[in-house]
Amino acid sequence: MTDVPDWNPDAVGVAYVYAAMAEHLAARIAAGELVPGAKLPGERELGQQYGVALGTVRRALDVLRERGLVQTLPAKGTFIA
Amino acid sequence: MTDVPDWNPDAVGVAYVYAAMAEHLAARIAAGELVPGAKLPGERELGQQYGVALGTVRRALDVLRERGLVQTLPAKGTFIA
DNA sequence: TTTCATTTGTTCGTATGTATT
DNA sequence: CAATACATACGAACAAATGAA
Repeated sequence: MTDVPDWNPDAVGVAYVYAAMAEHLAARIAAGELVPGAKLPGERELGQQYGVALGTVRRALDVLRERGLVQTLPAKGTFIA
Repeated sequence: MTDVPDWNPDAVGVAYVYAAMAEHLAARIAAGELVPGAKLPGERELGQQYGVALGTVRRALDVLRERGLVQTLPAKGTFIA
């Protein structure tokens, strides 16, 4: 099991930034880098780290939430499921 | 005074979606379904309800704004005038 | 109780790219 | 070529909830 490659929104074949971001986070979860119960950085902080806007972060998290990979609690944060 | 017919962007004689949407909203206001002071759903939510894109919603609202039927406040919403 | 910082939630404003007519 | 329409994306501001001081 290797580490998840660094984030690169310009990778070939990437259709949308939010989808690529969701995949990247999903890979980090699958790789065990992000463990159940762990709290992700805030949405705006995540946006800084990934170099994307708030709306894009939220879309990516929407995807992960639908997959049951994360859970978001208002005013608390988003946690690995 | 009957209710405003359901929204149908495919109606005969409709030139443009944004114009038809503006007419539909104007009819709802005229019918009293939307009363002065009432807040419309957000632009994106309106887009969902009408099955149109954000740009189309904004064009429709532009028409109503020019007619003085609605007023839009940044980061607040659009309200019936 | 009040205040404050943190975080998610919501909304308008704007820009870009693609497809269609 | 121009206008319409769609989807994505970034930015900015405001609002509400939570918890700690």
